[in-house]
Amino acid sequence: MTTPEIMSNGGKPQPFSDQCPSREILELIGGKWSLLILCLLKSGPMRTSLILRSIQGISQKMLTQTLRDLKRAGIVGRRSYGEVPPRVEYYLTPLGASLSVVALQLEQWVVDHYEQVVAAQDLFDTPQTA
Amino acid sequence: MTTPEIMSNGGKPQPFSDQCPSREILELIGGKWSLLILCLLKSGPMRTSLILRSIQGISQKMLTQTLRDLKRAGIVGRRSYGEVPPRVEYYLTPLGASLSVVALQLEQWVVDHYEQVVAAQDLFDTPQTA
DNA sequence: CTGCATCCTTTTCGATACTG
DNA sequence: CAGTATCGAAAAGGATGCAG
Repeated sequence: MTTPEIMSNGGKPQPFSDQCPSREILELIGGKWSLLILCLLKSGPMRTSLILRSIQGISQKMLTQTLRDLKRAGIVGRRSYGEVPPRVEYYLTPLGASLSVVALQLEQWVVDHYEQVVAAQDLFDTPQTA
Repeated sequence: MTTPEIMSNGGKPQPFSDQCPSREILELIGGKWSLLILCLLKSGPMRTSLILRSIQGISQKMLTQTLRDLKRAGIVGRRSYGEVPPRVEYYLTPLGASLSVVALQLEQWVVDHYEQVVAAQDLFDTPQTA
């Protein structure tokens, strides 16, 4: 079985295996929308339509798809009231809540350093005549 | 200017702006290979060819491209010895080092929880006859 | 409202060949 | 060895229409 080899390089880096499940999970989390949704749900359960309106630029297809993947991974839960019109809420599972803590740290890093990053990018893009 | 709105939702979630630079940075970091590279470089500077061999499944194109983006963002640095054949090393900048701390936490989460995630996925995929 | 299926466009990525 | 450019395959993503 493939244990997460991500951590196991102490100077002599073993190759990061291709079929390592960590990679897959990392991609799910690192996906374009996952972190954003996680952050939204941190405040509590939310209806689909509200999430859709809260994340500018996401399409319904991507939202449904991402939510489905997150649900499959046990990170979010889905509650459907048997109403008409339908009413569905998504919420963080305990597992998702533990992840959201880490996600928050990553986002905090971005908040703390994005000016520095943007500055670096601008400098990089400058065709320094000197 | 667009401040990182990622954090600024206290119950009443403002829409996550589309042009928010945080989003772009998050995507860079969340990219398929960035975290892996970051983790590799945590142990010290490394030559291009070694990185290439250490990350199974990455192509030279993607490696070059990712390294370029990371360098542009000021996260990694590049040192070129003026030798023939060429010899280039990449390393974490102080900015990159600070990020790698957070990245490590994310990876630690995956290591700690991936069994749980995989179990959830398996359960989800099971066409539960009951 | 929520979610799925279809079509079609855009983007991503790998393979290859080539320069310094 | 390190990096670039090009091309074609593959995947991602948006728009739309439809069902529950």
